[in-house]
Amino acid sequence: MSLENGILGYLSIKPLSGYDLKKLFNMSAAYFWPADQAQIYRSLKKLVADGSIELTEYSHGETVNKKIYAITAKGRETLRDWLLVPKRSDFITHAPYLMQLFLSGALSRDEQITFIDRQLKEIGGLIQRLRDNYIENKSAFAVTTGLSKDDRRFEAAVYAHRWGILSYQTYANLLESIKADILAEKDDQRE
Amino acid sequence: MSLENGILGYLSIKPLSGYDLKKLFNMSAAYFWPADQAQIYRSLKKLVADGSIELTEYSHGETVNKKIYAITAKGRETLRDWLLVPKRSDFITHAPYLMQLFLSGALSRDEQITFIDRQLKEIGGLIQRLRDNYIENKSAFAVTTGLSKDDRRFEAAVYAHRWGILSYQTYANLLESIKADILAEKDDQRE
DNA sequence: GTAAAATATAAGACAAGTCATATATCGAGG
DNA sequence: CCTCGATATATGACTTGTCTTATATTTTAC
Repeated sequence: MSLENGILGYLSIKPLSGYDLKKLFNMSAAYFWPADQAQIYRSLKKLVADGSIELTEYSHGETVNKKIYAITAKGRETLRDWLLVPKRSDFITHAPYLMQLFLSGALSRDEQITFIDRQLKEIGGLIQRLRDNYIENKSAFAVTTGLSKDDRRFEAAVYAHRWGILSYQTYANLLESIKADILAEKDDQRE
Repeated sequence: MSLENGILGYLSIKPLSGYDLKKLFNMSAAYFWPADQAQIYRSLKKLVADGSIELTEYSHGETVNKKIYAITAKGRETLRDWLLVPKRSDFITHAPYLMQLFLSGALSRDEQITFIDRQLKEIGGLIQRLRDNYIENKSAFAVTTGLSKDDRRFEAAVYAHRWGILSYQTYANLLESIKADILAEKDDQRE
């Protein structure tokens, strides 16, 4: 359901091809919504079928067929409804890393510390990645979408990016405090 | 893949039935891993097939068949590997609420404020729920699992719960600051 | 000039998760 | 006594998402 809504969102900026959409998802939404290429094309098909988008076919130099899709009035309506009617399920995600934290007590104390260190390392890499891409992706995003930096649609994208860094950072801090707790307990037992 | 790992995690505490597992998921993991009843039973079947768990069938009063499953050595190994070898994909979740924030710039300024207020309201409800269940679920969890409060497995469950409240709270704070930004911009334009 | 990388779309097979429905027992309340 | 809610398991149909492979062109680098 939601990949389709995401596609409608991008197409509300300007008409795009499946390939363009894949690039945009990768550069701006990959950390909270990985988009599979095969599914993008299948979603486009479905959206055309229900009248939310329509095709404007370009035959680029008579050989490469690049299919550009544009959002319809109906599609805009669907998108608007999705944005303005939040559902509880929109906030409940499948988070393996949390299930792992939840179950980490099944490990020995030392292994649990190893587990936390490994999660911290992984998160560090993710934060670094988001930071590195901060400037770079933003301009690529601006170029591909044609949005100016002070466009509210651009700013909204920046907010989401900011949350990515903040939430990973906050989680890393929590892990550090849990680690300290566990180490403190260990010391207690030794005394 | 991950529901199976979650099931292995619960079964590493003690042998349980599909019904028990459903209750445990609901009371302790629902906000980060909603478990569908049908899928629990299908996962159990699969786990038995690959030798990660085994059945100990009880015929309660000759009529109600309650199937209790226990984790095997192989299952414990699988669980341990999953916990100790974190993958990048474990940290990348499908988050509709973030996609919505990302795309919210497509709305008019007033509608975007409405959108933020509605997300805030929804999150307020979720935080309240987590807080309410804090004591209540913990004891239900302790009773069902038979874990004592100072068991590390119990403590790990509490950490995950704590993160739920903290992350929702942090996100709500971010939304408030975004809202303030948007309102400030609006004022700028009026001057 | 040619090999590799990027552009561009698509189908097949499968895994994972959701929703609805079916079945059957048991205990509690009216 | 009988309905309702809880206990308990299971199947079917479906949606969503992933992974692999195929095809064909164009641009870039050596």
